[in-house]
Amino acid sequence: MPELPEVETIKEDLREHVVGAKVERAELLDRSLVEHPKAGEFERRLEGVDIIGARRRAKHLVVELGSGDSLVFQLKIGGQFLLVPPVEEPTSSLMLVLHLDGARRVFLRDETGYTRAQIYTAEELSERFADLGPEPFSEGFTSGYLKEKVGGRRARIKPLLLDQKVVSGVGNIYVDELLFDAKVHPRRKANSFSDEEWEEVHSAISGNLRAGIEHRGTTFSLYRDLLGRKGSHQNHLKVFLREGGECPRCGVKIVKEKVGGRATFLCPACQREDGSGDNGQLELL
DNA sequence: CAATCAACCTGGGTGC
DNA sequence: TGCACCCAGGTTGATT
Repeated sequence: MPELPEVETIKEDLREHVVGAKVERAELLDRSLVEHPKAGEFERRLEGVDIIGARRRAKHLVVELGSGDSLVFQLKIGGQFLLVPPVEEPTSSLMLVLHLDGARRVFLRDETGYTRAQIYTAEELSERFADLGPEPFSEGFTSGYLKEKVGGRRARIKPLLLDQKVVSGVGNIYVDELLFDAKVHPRRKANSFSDEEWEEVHSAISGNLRAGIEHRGTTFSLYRDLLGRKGSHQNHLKVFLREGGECPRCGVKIVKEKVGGRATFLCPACQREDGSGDNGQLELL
């Protein structure tokens, strides 16, 4: 579930509510959370340390510790990070509880059990993130970068944009939305794009991610922010999960297909597989 | 390099 | 109600 906007929202919530607290005790309830477990080490490295910062890299949530370590979470599909009053304490699917000073607790729960966490030293962390592509809001992420990076490849655009080595933070919801905005079919080959189309794709990436952040994320079922609230971006989606609904641009029915093994929603009239249309190649020939 | 598939786990939704 | 089956916002690694 959590793509860039969702993780960004949780990170901001952590900054507001949790950064500055001390971890008194860590309770690891599901050992499968930790990627490379050594008996007791995970809990030990969290005990008594201050939480001095929170940040996001791609879809990773990074909790910075006073010890110099970083606690990194990959929430994957179903991970929830919850700071809630005791009365609303979640009881199922719990993987980790951080007992903070002031009797507060942060719960990590995940119905799917896919969430993974790991503690890294500064050096290990930069190694871990070494292969990630640029952040969509960084200076280096431009339409020129996209063209340079994948413009020569024969692969389809959707799987390329989901590849975290190309650009980090885009997931299955936002990629469908941004390709709709750019009027690009998800199956188009990257080497068929014009400069204008790279610009359209580039600006649609930032536009859609920004809107997602603005609306505090997309909640279909599992996603919650730190205080357990739903996001509202699901109310602004144009194609995702709207199979059979009308295209907001032209009124044609939205269809669902599989592209790169992933459920994919698109407008078959606005997003032509042959690339014809507003941004297409054919009219240039 | 490109495409497909299975795996990781669990719960929810659907259809019979 | 019960049950079998399919699906899931992510990522990785094997295979062809």
